Amino acid sequence: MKHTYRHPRPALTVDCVVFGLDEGDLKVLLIQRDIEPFAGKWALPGGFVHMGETLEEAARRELLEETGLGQVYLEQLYTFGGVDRDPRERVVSVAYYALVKLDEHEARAATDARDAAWFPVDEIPSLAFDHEQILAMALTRLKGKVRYEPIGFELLPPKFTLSQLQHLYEASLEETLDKRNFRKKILGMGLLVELDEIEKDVAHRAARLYRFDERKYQQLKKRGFDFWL
Amino acid sequence: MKHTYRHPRPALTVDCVVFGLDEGDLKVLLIQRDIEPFAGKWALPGGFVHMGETLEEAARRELLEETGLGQVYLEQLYTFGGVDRDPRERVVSVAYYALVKLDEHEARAATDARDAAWFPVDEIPSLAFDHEQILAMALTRLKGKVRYEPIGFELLPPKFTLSQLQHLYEASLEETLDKRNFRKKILGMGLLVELDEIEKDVAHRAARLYRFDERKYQQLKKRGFDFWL
DNA sequence: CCATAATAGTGTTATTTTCACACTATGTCA
DNA sequence: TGACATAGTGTGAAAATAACACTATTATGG
Repeated sequence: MKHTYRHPRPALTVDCVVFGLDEGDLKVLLIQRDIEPFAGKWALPGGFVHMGETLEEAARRELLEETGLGQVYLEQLYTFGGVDRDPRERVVSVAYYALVKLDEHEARAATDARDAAWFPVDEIPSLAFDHEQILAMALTRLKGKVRYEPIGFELLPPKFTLSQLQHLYEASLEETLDKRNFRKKILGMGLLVELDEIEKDVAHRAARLYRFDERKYQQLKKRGFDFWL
Repeated sequence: MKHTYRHPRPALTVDCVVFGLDEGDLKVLLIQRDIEPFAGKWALPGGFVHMGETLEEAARRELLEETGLGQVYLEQLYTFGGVDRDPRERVVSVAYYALVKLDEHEARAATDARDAAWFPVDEIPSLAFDHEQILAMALTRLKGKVRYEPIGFELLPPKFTLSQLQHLYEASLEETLDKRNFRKKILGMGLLVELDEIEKDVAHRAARLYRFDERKYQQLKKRGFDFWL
């Protein structure tokens, strides 16, 4: 099937930077390319935008197709329009970043046909296209965003301990936090619900489990609530 | 000239939200469309991305062509990819927002062939396409950004009074600020240089003029300086 | 030339927020 | 039952923020 236009057009793609948390380590999901250009190189999951879908729909579809991930937190990052991003032809790419609960999805990504793997953010291999630049921007954005919006919860399982949450923040922000101050602040915001449940199968005192109160967060947000750290 | 591709492609455009400050009022530059669709309606300046230019280059070119504005602060805002944004065909638009020193440019925009005009942000007419949505997002972004990066100076002339600066912040943030606290804070950051010059032609006590110390800001930014309000 | 109008400029104090800091509690495992 | 691993808990000092009102300077008009 052919499609003809009066003026030349760039191709339009989406790319996704998928963050996951693995035992306190922040990781990124990459895919090994099986075709040229950059065959064999690692790259961000992504692909062409279809005519009938929005950009976000395209990102979700690619994520599902290439990694088996559905139902993730997804947000637009930036649009990369360098003239020579792709050696074949002009390609403009709308980048998204996703936050996923890694433990829920690890199995699926591994069994997919494509070669997908999680890399710690400080051990990223050389990437195809300008994907290193995209990844760098996603990290910067995550670090900035995590401070003033409670998106970090998207990386945790539904029930989590305060230590897990603290480790998540420490990993995202790349700084250590004081345990008592952290707990005071985070509980003081009133967005966590203390559950009648504790950790299991740990070789030490079990920690209390909490969940994020999405409903309360939405209420507070409407009233212009200021979330901070 | 015809251009044929194996798969259909959306058209790619850029749109610009241009902010200017007029006597303490925050205004936006709009263009009256002279062709269908939406002929006669007001719209954001913008147009198609050419093959040899980056997205930012396209935005600057359109800005120059349609409004005579060059040398402006320009930053990517968001990419709008709704399937039915444009009634003719699928068009994806990368939106930018610009900050300009209105007094330096007012004349030029007015003399341009196209019908361009500045509108106060609280008196925006109904706009073409999804431009109202784009404008709303730009305003939100400006409000957020102005708090933690000194971009506001882009809206002022090179020499300005502290009152002008305060009015700018009040207009962007849509809240009033305490004069003494504002001055303390802003001077305490050490990014302003006091000039040996005062206002002229005002019917009251003349205020001292200041300029923004761009060099110092760059230095501080490198060291991870935290600008706030 | 004096009164008025308009905006510039200036410090202190109370309140709130942030930061630094160390010990006890509870469970597992050898 | 002792060692170890992590959970959980409060106080005080320091810094940042917020609230608040008067005097100074210049142009204008009567």
